[in-house]
Amino acid sequence: MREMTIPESGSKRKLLDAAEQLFAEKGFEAVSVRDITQLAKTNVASVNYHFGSRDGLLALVMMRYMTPVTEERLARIDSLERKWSGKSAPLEEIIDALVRPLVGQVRKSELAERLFYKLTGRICAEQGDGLPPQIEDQFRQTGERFSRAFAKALPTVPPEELAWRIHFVIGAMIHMLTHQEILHRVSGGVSGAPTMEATMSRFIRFAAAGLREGTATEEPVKKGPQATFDF
Amino acid sequence: MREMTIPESGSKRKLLDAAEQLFAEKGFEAVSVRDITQLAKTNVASVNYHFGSRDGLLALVMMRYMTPVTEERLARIDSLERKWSGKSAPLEEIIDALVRPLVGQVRKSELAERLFYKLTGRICAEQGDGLPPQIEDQFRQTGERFSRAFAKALPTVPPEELAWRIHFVIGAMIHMLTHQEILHRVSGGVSGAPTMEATMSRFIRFAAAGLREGTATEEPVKKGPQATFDF
DNA sequence: TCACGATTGAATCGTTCGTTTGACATCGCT
DNA sequence: AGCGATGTCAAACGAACGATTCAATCGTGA
Repeated sequence: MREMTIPESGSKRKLLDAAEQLFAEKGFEAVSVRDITQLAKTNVASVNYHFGSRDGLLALVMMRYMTPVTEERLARIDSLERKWSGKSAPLEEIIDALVRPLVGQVRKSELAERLFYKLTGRICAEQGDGLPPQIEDQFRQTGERFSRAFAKALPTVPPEELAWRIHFVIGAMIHMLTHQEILHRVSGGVSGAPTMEATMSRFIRFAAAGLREGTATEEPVKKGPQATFDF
Repeated sequence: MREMTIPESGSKRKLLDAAEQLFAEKGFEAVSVRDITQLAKTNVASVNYHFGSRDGLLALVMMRYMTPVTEERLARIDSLERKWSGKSAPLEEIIDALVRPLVGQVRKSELAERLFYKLTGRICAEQGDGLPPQIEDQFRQTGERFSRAFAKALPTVPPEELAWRIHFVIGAMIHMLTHQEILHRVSGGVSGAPTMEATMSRFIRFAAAGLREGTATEEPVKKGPQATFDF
């Protein structure tokens, strides 16, 4: 007796692995099903057999990466709100809860580290065009939770202003993930290659400073409309 | 006697205009030469006749947008260095010199405002893949000048740290340009649609705060290696 | 062993892509 | 008028794309 009632062939996993590697390297549009099946050493028809279509495979690759990220993000923000019940959590911890799950999933993946970051960055950057509705739902959910947390941590920033600052933070985050190779040549530090932990720490300090710009002596403002970002 | 010795047909301009509009709307990869020639109301062969290839047209579209941006950026940083000879220019003015030319060229273009921003954002985001060497040269030149200016304005930030912060700023800038439609729904302000001037002002304050994070009481550091960004 | 669903394989479908061809039109010039 | 340069046009090229077909093969429970 197998543990799965649905027959699982090796091809399905091979295709997913090959696809995510190629998507990370060249982008979603630049990879054909023939590229994928060639790397996976399967037949061209296998993609359509296992996933229905190329888009079906693409959606599954995205889901396999973003779902645990979203879950960890929501779990961390839950944990923060429990820990700081009533009061607002420190800004740095909120940003940490937003970014760390993105880079924390790398160890659970067989993909090379830099490719993992590229892939997650590409997913976040896609946005609105051809994202699967499940991914969009995750982004919307994440966006609402973190927007509220940011608003609570920065009560003196007007909602409209805060929305733009969060927008800038997201842009910086995506760029950090997708284009790190630009800086990892230069940023060698004292001992070899810099860790992602160090980069993330830099990012959190940068984002926190930008988010709380000029909030030293102002008064709280009342609530306003809310935006959805591509987290 | 004509003013141009080289014959200029209307098709060439029509193709450039149609191409930049479609590239801005759908991205560089998603537009075919048939889409372009259909919008320009010319023959399919006209692209290859006037520009040699699709890539030739793409390169010219990019050049027509980025060259004046680069020139204005360098002129502004020149002007800043003359104005603050010896001393370092204020951080906000350096960022302004970096961003304002990007949005300042919009009035010289016949393209709709939001499409203009999208196009410039797309060019900046492309980076490394298929950018024409002239554009890469412009980015390298701009990067070197502004990196030096930032280093002068922030002498207490280690070069490696500064490189990462500039990296974050560039990411936020690209995201602001390419995905503003996300926020222009929410960010209505008191009187209708927000101006790009207001958005730019928000960005400059955000970027300045992030760049100078924690630089209140530190001492200057010596120079280090330098990075090239996709400005 | 047989039967049957799950999976694979080679071949091919129709479409779209960037590019090329060659005929034709238009212009300025001697 | 004649000529060459310049531009336009319909048609077609070969290549690559996602998807589909259908026969062959595999695995497993009856």
